[in-house]
Amino acid sequence: MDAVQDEAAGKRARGLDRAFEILDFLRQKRQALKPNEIAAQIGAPRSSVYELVNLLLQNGILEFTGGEGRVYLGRKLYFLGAAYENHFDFTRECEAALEQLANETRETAQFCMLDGNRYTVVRMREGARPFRISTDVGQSVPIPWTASGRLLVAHLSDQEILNFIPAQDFRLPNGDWLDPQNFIVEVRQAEREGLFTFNSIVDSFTHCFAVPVRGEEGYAAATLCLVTPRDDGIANRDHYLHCLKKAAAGLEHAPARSKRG
Amino acid sequence: MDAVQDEAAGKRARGLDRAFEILDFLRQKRQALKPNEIAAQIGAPRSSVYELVNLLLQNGILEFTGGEGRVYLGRKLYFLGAAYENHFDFTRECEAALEQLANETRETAQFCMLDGNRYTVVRMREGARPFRISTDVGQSVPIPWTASGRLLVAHLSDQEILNFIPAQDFRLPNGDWLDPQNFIVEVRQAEREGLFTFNSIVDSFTHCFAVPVRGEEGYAAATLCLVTPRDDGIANRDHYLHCLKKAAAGLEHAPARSKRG
DNA sequence: CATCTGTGTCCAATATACCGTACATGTGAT
DNA sequence: ATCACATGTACGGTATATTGGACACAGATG
Repeated sequence: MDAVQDEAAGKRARGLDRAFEILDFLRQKRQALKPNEIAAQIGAPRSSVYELVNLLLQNGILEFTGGEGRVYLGRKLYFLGAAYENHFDFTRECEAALEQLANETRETAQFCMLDGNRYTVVRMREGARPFRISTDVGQSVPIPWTASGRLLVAHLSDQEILNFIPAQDFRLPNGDWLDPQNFIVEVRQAEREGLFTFNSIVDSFTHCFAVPVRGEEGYAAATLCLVTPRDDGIANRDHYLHCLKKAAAGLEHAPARSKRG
Repeated sequence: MDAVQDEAAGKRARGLDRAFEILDFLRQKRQALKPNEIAAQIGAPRSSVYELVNLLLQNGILEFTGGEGRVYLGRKLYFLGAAYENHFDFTRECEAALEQLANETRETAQFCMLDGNRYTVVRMREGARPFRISTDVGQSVPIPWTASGRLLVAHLSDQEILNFIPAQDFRLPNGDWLDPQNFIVEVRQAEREGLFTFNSIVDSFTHCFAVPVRGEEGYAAATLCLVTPRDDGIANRDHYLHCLKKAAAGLEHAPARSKRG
């Protein structure tokens, strides 16, 4: 990632990067793990991981939980995250927008952002459908897999996009290869139209709608999305896009704005 | 602060500790600062702070905001905090408990925890009072200043308590000195009775009620509190304590329990 | 003009953080 | 008993992270 600059083999890693690699890994796994397991799965020296884990435990960044010496993200991270959320106070308005979308469309509505060089669902309202069609909140997903991804990188140049997205993220879950040049074309199209919709490429039965929520810098700081069954999505396309744009307009001042002026 | 183990002068600080010192400092300040200012105010070498800030920026732990090169807590921290909150899923039940307390008492209700070796208000419902009597959410406060503090350290031995709480935290905001031995007596009393109430020692017009929320380890993982005008508090003492205990009982299984079992 | 403060960058010295390796333990399989 | 493996601890060598100080610049102040 960011963290993994793996220039070449045989380099010593910086403690700080290793530490956040551990934290990110635990977040991805969403469960407590033993230091040993962490070391094995992220491919880091065991002694280093033990040392870092102990340091992080002392600072409250990690906590023992789940027994057997397993550790998970700690309370301090919750406090820091709450401070961020309080400063860039998008949560309240975001929930309102999702609520509104849910009422108007009865479909699954999501608020999405970049997490480093991947995509993540920050908040979600499940639709009224009897079956559940959605990614989990907080999971990082390759940018090219998502409709929102086309919008979230649109402020970068072609070359920057290719540098930014890890090469292996162009491989789809079914093993197919997505041509990066094709992706770029879609990015530019999404940029021009201010929206992107497609039949999901990670499953075979949903249609996805995404519109940008522009921050103060003028480009997409986040997206609002709908994930719908294919027939419903295509049948209600105009209505859904109208709802999304209206909801996004209501948010357009919120992200990256301080609560206390 | 917590992180500062300052054994003696003249020691090199570990990057990780320094980094989290920076993060904690920004959280306390609740505003974006320039690296230079951070270095000056936490008493760290400028060159170190610049290097660390740049590293943290690259990882998304810090973000530029506020212009002029100022930095504040970053989006990644929000994601990590959200993962913590999702794992130890106390938020929903916590809000319900505060809601209930607010309805029953019309007073300011708080959910509080330890943040390292200090006390912090995690969530709060303002009371119906025309005036506002409360600490800000997310600020760290010396443990001895608060009613909850008596409960949150009760699982420690006398000596552990004295080691745990920074000596200067026994000095009250008005300059008075709180005798640690006296504090210990109150801790043991609170432990026996399963509650603590007093006229606030940080102002002259409120009365505070605190009851423990016990985690799976059996000791106070958090507290529920009411902050009331003195007359009202004393007049409604029994009623308020009853409400608090009921609300705490409703939470007692929640903290430190995994959502996905 | 000179001077001072606030800001950011660059650099070399050395204290030490990272890591490989060995050791100690427990558990389960053969 | 012997092996294999998972887990945690201990320790020394060396690559390097941390740090003080030099440098550059801009704005304010006198």
